[in-house]
Amino acid sequence: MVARASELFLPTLREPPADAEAASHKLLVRGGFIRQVGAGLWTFLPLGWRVHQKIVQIIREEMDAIGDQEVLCPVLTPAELWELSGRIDIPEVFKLKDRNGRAFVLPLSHEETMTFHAREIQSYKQLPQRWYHFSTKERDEPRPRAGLLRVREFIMKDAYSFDRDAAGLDESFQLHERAYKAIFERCGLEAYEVEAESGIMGGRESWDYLAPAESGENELVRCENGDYAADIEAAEGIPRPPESPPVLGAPEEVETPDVTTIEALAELLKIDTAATSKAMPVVVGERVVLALVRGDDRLSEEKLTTILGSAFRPATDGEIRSTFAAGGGSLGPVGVEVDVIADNALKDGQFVAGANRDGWHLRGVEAGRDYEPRFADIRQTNAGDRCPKCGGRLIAETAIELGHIFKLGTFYSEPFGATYLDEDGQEKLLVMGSYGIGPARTMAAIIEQHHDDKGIQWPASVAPYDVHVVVIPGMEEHAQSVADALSAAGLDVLVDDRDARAGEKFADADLIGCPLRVTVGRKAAEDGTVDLRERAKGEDNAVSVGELVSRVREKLG
RNA sequence: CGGGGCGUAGCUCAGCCUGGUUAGAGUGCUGCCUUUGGGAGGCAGAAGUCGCGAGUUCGAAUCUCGCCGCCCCGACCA
Repeated sequence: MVARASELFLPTLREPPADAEAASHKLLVRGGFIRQVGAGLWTFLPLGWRVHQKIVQIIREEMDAIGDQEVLCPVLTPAELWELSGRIDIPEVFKLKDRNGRAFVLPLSHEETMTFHAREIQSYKQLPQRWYHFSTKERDEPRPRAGLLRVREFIMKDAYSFDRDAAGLDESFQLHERAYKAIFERCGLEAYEVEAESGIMGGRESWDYLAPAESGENELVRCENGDYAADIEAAEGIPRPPESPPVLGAPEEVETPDVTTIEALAELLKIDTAATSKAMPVVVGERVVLALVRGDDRLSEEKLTTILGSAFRPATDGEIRSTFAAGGGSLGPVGVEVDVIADNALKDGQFVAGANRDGWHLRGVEAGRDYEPRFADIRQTNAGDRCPKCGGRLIAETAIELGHIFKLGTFYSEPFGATYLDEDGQEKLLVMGSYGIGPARTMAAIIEQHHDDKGIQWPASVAPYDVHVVVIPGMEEHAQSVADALSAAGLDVLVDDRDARAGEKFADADLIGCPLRVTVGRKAAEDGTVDLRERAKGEDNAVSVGELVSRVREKLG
């Protein structure tokens, strides 16, 4: 088909909106793809919706390819369903009432509704079932931000699997992993499957799909050799060995006046920060626990929460004084009454630790000899760490969460009574999984990974049009026949037939970012050639009009 | 929810501190002329309840109070 720029609603802007920071946010607005309606609320304009639909179609094809069945659930959902699952209490859930006072929920995903329908499954002979839909989700986000990256209303593809048992779930899970890999590859995205943080919920297995991007909200850690990737909260890097001072037979007190930071301590004693330890007193319920990590490490709150099995908070100054008889900068594990959880990095060797006496530290503190901790991985991985698989260098980069897949088990089927009759005549609970992808976030991530200072560089698979034809004034008829020829070959063509100067059209073409640009200028009349340019490469090549279609086909691959 | 910032023309902003004619610029938009391969130039023009509401004042975009909206950092993110 051929779209005419002169007729399209394609409001491009010379300048980005003042409040935009992320590249995808700026370029989507400048390029006339989207417009903001309110915080976290966006309208997709014609071009933006075309891209969104292309991504949706890719997802649909890959879901269909693994045998998932497309359905559509309503957005407005009776609150009773959410009372059954208990999710009604999640603060981000939008709630409303109808004129008769009946309570409804605007869902942030559709586990309840899908499980409601799964109650119609009666026999193992009907299993497995895997259903998906594209539907609008609502989330009362505390802070929407960065264009399409974090919004309050968005379309999500969410799929749900229903199996007889854990083995069946594993199979469904693997199918979706395969589909997700194919989806992101077709979208031209570099994305990594990583084990998601389990945090306070624990137990249930879940995986995130992270795309490295400048404006992400997650932090991805991956090995330079490509054999390891994880969310920084879950990553298990190997810390560098410390430069240890001489070993001592017993801890030795050393006066450290006014030293309350690791940097100051290392400076004063002329030692490596990695040869020190850092004590963080936290409170779990009523109990004070001392978390101990190496001086150059950061405590991972996620990991500590998992180890403790419940949420914690930092101890107050008062609690620290009454428990340790010293201030926060002078704490250590030796001689304390409370439980000590030490990071694995402190297992071997000797470290300088606080003496629990203001202005004093202890040299040569050794775990096992001088204190008895519980060891665990509670440090946050650093960019300088080594890969746990191959010892390679770890890279840390911000990333966008594109998708999330969960092994739900019977979390929903149990309260909903979603059961089936097995071969042995036993009534059993359906074992569920859920699998989400946000097409709009995917769209933003594609831009984050494919742009330059002039604009977007869409991969051909998701570009709003295959070819952008720039009409040099006076060449309208030549351009029309070029566009018709491309269209007849099944390509989607955007013709810039506006009454505007060439430079302006070029600038807009770069901004909008279709993969190929054809400039129809004077040469079309003189020697029958037009200029073909790949957006990502940026150089013109003269092509005869007769060869154009085949050359374009070739370039689009 | 805590901290910070912003709200004046479609967009980007100045003016506000120190109140005083018809509220400005750039860009965009409309018309005409010139120009026409990387956002060219000229002339003429349209366009703003100065976020909303109260108050102070002879007089408020400007000062005070309240509210609303938006952005950023943090908290939060089954």
